[in-house]
Formats: sequence, structure tokens, C-alpha cells
Amino acid sequence: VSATKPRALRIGELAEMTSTTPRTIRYYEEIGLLPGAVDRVQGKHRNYTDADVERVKEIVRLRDLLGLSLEGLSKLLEAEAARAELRREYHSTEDPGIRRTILEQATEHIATQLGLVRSRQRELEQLEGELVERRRTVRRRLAELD
Amino acid sequence: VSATKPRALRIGELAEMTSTTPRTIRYYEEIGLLPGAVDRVQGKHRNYTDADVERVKEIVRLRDLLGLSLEGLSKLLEAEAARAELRREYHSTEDPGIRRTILEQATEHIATQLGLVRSRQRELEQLEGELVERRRTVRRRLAELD
DNA sequence: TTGCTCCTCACGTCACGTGAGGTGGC
DNA sequence: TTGCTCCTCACGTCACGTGAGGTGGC
Repeated sequence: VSATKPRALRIGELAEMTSTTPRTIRYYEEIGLLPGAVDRVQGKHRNYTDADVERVKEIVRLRDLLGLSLEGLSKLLEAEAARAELRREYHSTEDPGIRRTILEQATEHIATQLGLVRSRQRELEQLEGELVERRRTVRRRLAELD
Repeated sequence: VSATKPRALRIGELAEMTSTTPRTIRYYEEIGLLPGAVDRVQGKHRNYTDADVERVKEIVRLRDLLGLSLEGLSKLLEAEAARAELRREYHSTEDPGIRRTILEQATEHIATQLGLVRSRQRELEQLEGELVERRRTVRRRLAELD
């Protein structure tokens, strides 16, 4: 009935769009990191949406960049789900006290993630500095040859 | 005979100094990432030096920050060993042609590592940007409550 | 109907963790 | 001598990879 039926994705497409594999997607479903594909009969194909693409991209990014275990990641994503729940609550109330509490929790959650990101950045900067230093030495020696 | 005998490290000390575990150290020896501890009789304790501390620190850093598999890491470290060999050669020659070749290979190797580091940095910066953006939104809403 | 992708077991692998039982050095 | 750390198997685990054999949709 709808003129613009949202295109459903198959597992291989989802995998390719997120630089993973079908096996990885199924595994994440198995351990509860990804909700099972909607409206699915056991044994039939899994269908995904754009929201799933975003979810998997987020998982992959946190996994690779922050080096968290999937369990640690799971906790972080649970907190994120709790935040989404709060966001719904936020929009269904006008009470400024409740709104403030929700926003403050969001602030805390973001601060945690930023802390992880920045500590990684510092480590990378140190490594970068050492490499640049080595390069400088090599370049100086090259110049001395002339 | 020496007044300042270099203190030999035990595996637990090496592990602690590198934020790893004895099992990890033994595993790296097993797969050839770490040379076996010097002068060791099978079944007796492994003794390590400061050079081993540096080696393991390097391994851990590349493993965690660049997300390489131990096989990929192995290749990178082999290239590094080859460089060390070249460095000896470098110091044993005066031929500016040979010296230049050695220095140019070093430059290439450093460039490879810097490329890996910088691509990671870009990814982290993007993640950081998104988190900062989210924080900005939350803060604005908090201010609006007043 | 033909291909391709998908499905579910289920065993393999990488990078270690974790006892089990025993020996070594300050 | 007592503790602690070390030793060597060897099995367990996490995060998937990789067939084996079979079914499903453009």
C-alpha cells in the first residue's frame, strides 16, 4: 500500500556495509548484542533495516577503536539503550526536575566514552611522536650524506 | 667480576612491567615473537633483561593501538629486526651509497607505521567529534531549563 | 529452472586464561 | 624449612572462520 516501501537488507548486505561477515552478525545476535532480525521465522532469511546498519557500525567502531571485549561493549550499549528509554521519558514529560536528571545522566555517559577515546588518543600521540623523532634522525643523516 | 651486575628479571616482573601476564610472555616465546630467555635450561626459570622489557612494551603497544594480529605484528617486527641488522651494517661501512640505501629503507618503514597510526587517529577524531556534538546538544538543553 | 545467497549445525583457530601437579631460589 | 614464584602439560574460552549439507527467493 505504501509507495516507498523501505528496502529490507539481507545479512550479506548488512555485513558488507559494516565491513564484517554474516558469521559475525549471527554471532552478535547469538550473544544478544544485536536484537534478532524482525518478523523472522526460524530457518528463514534475516531481514535488516538501516537502524541495524547503524547499530553494527557503532559496535564495530567501539570494538576496534576502544579495544573493548564484547562483554564490556555490551554493558556500554545497555547503558545507551537505557539512555534511549530515558529519551522517550524525556519527551513525554514537562517536569524540569525529571528532564534535568535525564540530561545529567546523558552527560555522564558521554563523559565516560570521551574519556576512553582521549586516553587512546594520548597513547597514539606518544607513539606518533616517537616515530616522528626517529624519522627526523634518519633525515638528518641523509642530509649529512650530501 | 663486575661491580654493577645487571639485574636479571623474572617472568612475573617482566609481565608486570609490561601490563601482561606470564602466560602471555610464554605464549609469545612459543610462537616466536619473543626470543627465548637467554642461557636457559629446559624446566628452569626464564631470565630477562631491560631489552626484553622494551621489546614486549613495543609488542603490546602495536597490538593494542594498531589492532594488528600477532602474525601481522610478527612481520612488522621482522622488518624491524632487518632494520637493526642494517644499522649494524651501516656503522661498519663508510660507503655513502650503501648508507643512503639503508637510510631510505628506514624511512619507508617508519612511513608505514606512521600511516597506520594516523589512520587510527583520524577514526578516533571522528568518534570524538560525534561525542562532543552530542554533549553540546545535551548542554544546550540543560541551559534551556534555566 | 538455474545461481546465488541464505540457513543450521558443528568443528577449527587465534590469543590467551586457568587449574593440576610438581620443582626452584631468596 | 617455609612461601612464594616459577615450571610444564593440557583443557577452557572468547570471537569469530570454515566447511558440510540443505533450503529459499529474485
